[in-house]
Amino acid sequence: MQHQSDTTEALRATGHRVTIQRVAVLDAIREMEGHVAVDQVAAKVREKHPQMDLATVYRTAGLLSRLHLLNEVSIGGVSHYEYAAPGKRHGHLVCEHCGRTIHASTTHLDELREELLRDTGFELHLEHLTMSGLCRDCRRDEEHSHSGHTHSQAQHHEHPMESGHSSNAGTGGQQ
Amino acid sequence: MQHQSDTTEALRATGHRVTIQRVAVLDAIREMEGHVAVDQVAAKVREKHPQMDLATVYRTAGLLSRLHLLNEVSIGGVSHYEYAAPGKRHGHLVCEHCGRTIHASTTHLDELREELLRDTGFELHLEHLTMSGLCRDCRRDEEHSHSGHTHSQAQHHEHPMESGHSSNAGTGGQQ
DNA sequence: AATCTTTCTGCAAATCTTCGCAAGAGCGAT
DNA sequence: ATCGCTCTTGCGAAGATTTGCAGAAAGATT
Repeated sequence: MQHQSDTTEALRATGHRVTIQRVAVLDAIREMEGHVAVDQVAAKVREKHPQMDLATVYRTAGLLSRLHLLNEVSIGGVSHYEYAAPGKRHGHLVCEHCGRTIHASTTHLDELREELLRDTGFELHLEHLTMSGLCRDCRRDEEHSHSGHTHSQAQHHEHPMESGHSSNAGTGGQQ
Repeated sequence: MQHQSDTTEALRATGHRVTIQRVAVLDAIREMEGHVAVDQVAAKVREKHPQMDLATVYRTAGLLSRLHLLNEVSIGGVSHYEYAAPGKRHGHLVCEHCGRTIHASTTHLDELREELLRDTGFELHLEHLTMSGLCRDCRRDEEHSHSGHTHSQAQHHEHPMESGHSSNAGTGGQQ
């Protein structure tokens, strides 16, 4: 494995310094599967570097994301990161109902990207793209509960968002 | 104008109560142009209802957005809302560089939406879709400045994000 | 109009994320 | 190995947004 050297290289090439924090954050995220929330990353990193500050993890993950070493995914308004395995680009579809995240091949997206570029001059950044909607399962559920009748109550249409296999642990807060 | 009755109706139809706060928030946003940040909405609303709480504006805008009376746009991580004029659907393209927001016709997006639905079962919610990237102007700039190297530091990419005509005022906080 | 039930709002506290600043750490030159 | 110039980090504090709770208000009923 040459991860380390990749990281080092990518940092140097962009004029950034190679620090233990940066290497550690990337390592931690690579070791964890899927999309992980920032505080999970911090916890993991602190196993080896107990004094690492949360703000540093935020800054570092943001930087690594800009360097395309990580992908950023916003799930329910909370930032998550995943290792940006080279050659495995994909868009993220987050279900508003259950919070599960689905990967979309970029085939669809590349097309969109080109159309936008041609028609509006806007260069879409696919790496940061997270789209929300309803996954297949939740769509079915919605249809059922929608079968007629004056909705009695308000907000209710939200299960406590989980069910996924995505990553989320017991951090507690979501909208 | 029948806005009021529309609002009232939409709320009632979904089992929500019609409150001055809700009507006021929608009115305020309709009176302001483009996408406005939550605290701007609050300020506007308070002209007539001084005791209105910021949390209420957040909750209300969120609700109205779920009812499709408003569109939510996240600009630089900060929530903005715009009046969802019926029949004028569009996607949002936010420039990472200058913060300007461009409207994308849904033609491109509808296509994507159908493909995703067909291939993955995921129903994309276009109303909430905000995509980031580089606008035409900033793309040009980037190309120029790329002649050099040694990016100074992490965060502060370049301009402090503004230049738009979008809405942003002097609220003070951006990411 | 008075009453009752349930939803909303205002307030304060909690979360998530960013920012300013002084101390600490890279890395190139000595 | 040391020095110096910047970039980074840690820490505290500020921003942005959400949440829990108790009192206030909406809508149904009488």
